[in-house]
Amino acid sequence: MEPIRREALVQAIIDEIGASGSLDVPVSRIAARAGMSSALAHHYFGKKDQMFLAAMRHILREYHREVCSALAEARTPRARLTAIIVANFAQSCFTQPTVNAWMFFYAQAQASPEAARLLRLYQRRLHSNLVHALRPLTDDPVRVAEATAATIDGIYLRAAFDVQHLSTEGSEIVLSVVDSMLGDPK
Amino acid sequence: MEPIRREALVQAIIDEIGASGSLDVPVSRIAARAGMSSALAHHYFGKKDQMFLAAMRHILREYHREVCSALAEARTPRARLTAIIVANFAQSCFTQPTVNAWMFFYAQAQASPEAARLLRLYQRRLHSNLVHALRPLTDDPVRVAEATAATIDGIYLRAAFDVQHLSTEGSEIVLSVVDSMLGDPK
DNA sequence: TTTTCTTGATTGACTAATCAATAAAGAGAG
DNA sequence: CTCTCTTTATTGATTAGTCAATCAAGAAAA
Repeated sequence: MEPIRREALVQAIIDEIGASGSLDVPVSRIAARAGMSSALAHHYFGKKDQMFLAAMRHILREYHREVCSALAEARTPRARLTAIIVANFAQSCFTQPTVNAWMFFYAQAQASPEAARLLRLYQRRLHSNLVHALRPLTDDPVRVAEATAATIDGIYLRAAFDVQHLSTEGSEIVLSVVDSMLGDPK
Repeated sequence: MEPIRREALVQAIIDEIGASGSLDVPVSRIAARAGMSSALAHHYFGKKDQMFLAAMRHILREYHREVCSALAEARTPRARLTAIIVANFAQSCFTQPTVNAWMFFYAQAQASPEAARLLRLYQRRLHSNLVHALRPLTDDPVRVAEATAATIDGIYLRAAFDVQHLSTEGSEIVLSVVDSMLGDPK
């Protein structure tokens, strides 16, 4: 029973953040969306912030799966690079509730050490994936990786607000930036 | 008296966000930091969210001044470009409390139309400044401007968490990315 | 019968916002 | 200059509402 309840609650909190656009959602409303009482939610998660952290872990796990499966099929360094970037803009990472949760995650990571730890985990993974893919492609992979990671996050951030305003798909913009950095003018 | 109190409160809310790392700061604590009662804070600002919006307007105004004064001295398109980017990483835009406030601003902008309006204002200004500077430098200024803006926000975002981890100054990274896009390999 | 689930009800704490009341500061009128 | 009168500034106390977290007790399952 426990795993079912936990998963339902995790999904409910993500949906609720998406629906209300805020983190200040009463536990009772989250629990109601998941079809249970607030007491039961507390029973399984203890403090409320654990619920949000569980939701972020879920989002990060999904993201990680997306990257891994994309990388598994990539044979060349260039293909790996493309795979990482495209995965960052995959459908599953780009739903309204997920993007909302990310914004609150950034805010939360400033006060909650646990959230900060999770965020650094994401950042380190992205960085190391990029460096690995870039090593055969440039003589300063760290620098290019940093710039690429920043561009990914920045595009994600902007897409979070005016999704249609970007003239191009997010991944295409990032890819063309990276191409420029690799001296391969578009 | 009113303008003095307002300014003190705006500064206090920014400092308090920086100190506590959270937006859930009681009005009473903000007021105390500004040396007055919570009732007085409400007297001048009405609802609490107006206080935060005033603080963001203050931060945005400061940022705008920074950009304008940098642009005023720039004579060439290239100098304008550099000025915009460097201004985004100016000391005054980069204090711990200011960066914290930005993170909450992003989160807030998802639920508060007023905050969203402010955020779009910032984004539009940055975009138009960049396009103007880039027009003589490339044949697709809009695309390059979008990528540049995203990279600025992305670097800012990352610097918000591990300030020392970046191998280089934020503005230098952005500049080298832009140089690449303009076909001027570093 | 013991363990796992489940909840209604309660507690306890916190806080935004308001209000009534006090102090201070000007602003003319004599 | 001094005495009202009005406006502005200021706060302590109160209100009213919210909500996280707990608990005791009941239902289900093993």
